[in-house]
Amino acid sequence: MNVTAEEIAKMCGVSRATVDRALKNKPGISAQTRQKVLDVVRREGYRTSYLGSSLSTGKTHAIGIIVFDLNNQHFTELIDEVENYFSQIGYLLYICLSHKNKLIEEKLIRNLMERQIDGLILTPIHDEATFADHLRTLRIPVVTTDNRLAGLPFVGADNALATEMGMDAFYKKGIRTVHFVCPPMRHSGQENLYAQAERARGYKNYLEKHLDMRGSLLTETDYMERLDSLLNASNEKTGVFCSSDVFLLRIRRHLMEKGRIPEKVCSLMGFDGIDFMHDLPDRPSSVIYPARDIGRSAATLLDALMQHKEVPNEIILPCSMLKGALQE
Amino acid sequence: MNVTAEEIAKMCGVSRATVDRALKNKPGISAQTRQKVLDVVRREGYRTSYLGSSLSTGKTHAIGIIVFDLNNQHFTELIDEVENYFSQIGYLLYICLSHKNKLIEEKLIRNLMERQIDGLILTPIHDEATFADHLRTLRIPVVTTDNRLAGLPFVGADNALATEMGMDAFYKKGIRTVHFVCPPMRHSGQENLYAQAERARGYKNYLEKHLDMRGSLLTETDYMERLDSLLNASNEKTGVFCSSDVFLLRIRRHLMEKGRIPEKVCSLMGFDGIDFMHDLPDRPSSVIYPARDIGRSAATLLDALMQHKEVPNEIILPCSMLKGALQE
DNA sequence: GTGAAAGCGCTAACAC
DNA sequence: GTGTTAGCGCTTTCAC
Repeated sequence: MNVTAEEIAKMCGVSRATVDRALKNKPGISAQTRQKVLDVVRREGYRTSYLGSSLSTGKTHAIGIIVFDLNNQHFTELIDEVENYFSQIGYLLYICLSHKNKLIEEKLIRNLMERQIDGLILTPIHDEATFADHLRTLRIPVVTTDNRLAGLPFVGADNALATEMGMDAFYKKGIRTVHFVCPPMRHSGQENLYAQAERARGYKNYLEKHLDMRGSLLTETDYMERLDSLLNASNEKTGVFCSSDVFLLRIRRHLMEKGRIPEKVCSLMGFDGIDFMHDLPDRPSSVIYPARDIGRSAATLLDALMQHKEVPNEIILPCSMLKGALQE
Repeated sequence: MNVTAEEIAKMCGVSRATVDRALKNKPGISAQTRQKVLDVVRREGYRTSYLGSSLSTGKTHAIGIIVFDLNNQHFTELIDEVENYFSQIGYLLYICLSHKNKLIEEKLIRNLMERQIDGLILTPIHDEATFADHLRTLRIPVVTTDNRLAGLPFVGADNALATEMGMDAFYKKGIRTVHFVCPPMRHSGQENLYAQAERARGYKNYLEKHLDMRGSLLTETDYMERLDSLLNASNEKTGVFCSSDVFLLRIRRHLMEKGRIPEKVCSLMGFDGIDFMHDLPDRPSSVIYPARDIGRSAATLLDALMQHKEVPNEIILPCSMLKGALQE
């Protein structure tokens, strides 16, 4: 920056400590001296440097947040809320993207720690217990979002329940065949798929509870081909439930070309709640994933942890529904 | 963090400086000592702290980026590219949102400067020359994007030309009435509207060059009512060109309810290039604003400036077209 | 009321 | 080859 507190002291003919008393409104200084110091501070445009104070106090008033990327509305809304919360209390955010790469995730955490961040919000891609242990050794609070990690503070949504809720909408409409498209599941064992796995679990749960329901869980990369053959093999009205609106849009494009909506596929449902769905003439439904609520809760939780408050270790938020043609 | 270089030195029975030589691969140290130090460094999990080194060198390897918000795909793509560029060279980003508020913009800049960032990328909302002067006094490179600010390094798109290109698409289709919807222009004089103003200028230019073309520039908040009355007053096929895809979607919803597409309004065009335009049956066209190119160029330019390289002060990038039904 | 001094973890110049 | 030292700008303790 520009001028230092040392220089201000010289200009005022007082000591460094006195300048500090004036700046921090500390006792032990006469009203007159304080005024003089503050005048010079204003005139010189002095601003206290974080580097010095951080080095001295160990606090940086900066927090880190690591998400997969920014191509997903989920993460931008989450970040938006976190930014909003922390900017109010003078914190700045280091926003980092792991691109679902474990090595990058590790590197970013190291880099953030070198900068002495006060807290970390993380959507983990690692899922090993050793990684959770590693995070615990960091000596700063870490809040995980979306993907749970063994025992760490966590904020997420009730994905399984939400999926059952979605399935119920198909059921109520009399649809008895629903396929669930969840390509990320193919990375099972390689990365943290907690949220996705919960969705798949909700789907299976529902099928188990409703024996007159059937369908397949599609986890392959070429889910489109698989879906095609499933649709060709039957003449029943079929629902397609997607673990993300992204897949929904892709599938919809593909099926539209073949004229299969609404002919055979009677309804599509996504998972995210992109409101643009309602601009489409067939108005697909979508589970609304509460990204903003998660962001706000994660920020609040992290803040509480940084203040060593006693707080719940996990917050599970409900999903809602963007109701489409299916629900009418 | 944990262990300091001082402690490593003690453990190895060498001096602080020797540890430094080992860590930085500097000459003046025997291979043996280096190895011993590095072993201890690894064993203790030592990591150099940025606070100390930043305080000493004045460099933080952190850059700031201030945009309006994250609700706009334009900004998330821009940030994505900047993040990608800087993370490769070990820099971290402070990402800040001004919410189009001049006071917040000022506050964020102050906060960032207190943290000694090495450079700043800014989509300014201020437009006063005094503000530009202020930025120049910061002693770190500042690159502005989208909205130009008197003489500062700038990366943006050729909005005027792109608008003329869009108008041309209507013209070629034989449409002679095109309204341009640009509500942000109502804030003229209060905030930096460079990009929007350029679009409006392109529109007016086109009308001046093509005397058989006509239409109105809609800048009011209640542009919907105004548009309604314009459409009601004529029976001509009319085009509606929107300065953002957001307005396009709103207008489209409104007109759909009245059954006016494609009856009277024969074509809508937006400005952003949100790719799900093509999921809509009427496939609106959209000017593609090159957010990623802008981000990449801004990062490159800032990096060059931080290295005191000689570089062009302004980079103007071309827009392209998401071609819709209009162009067929 | 005010000032002096040590320390936070690092870099860089210089001495041995 | 290796060690010493003086900062960087701040906070905090203690003495006057």
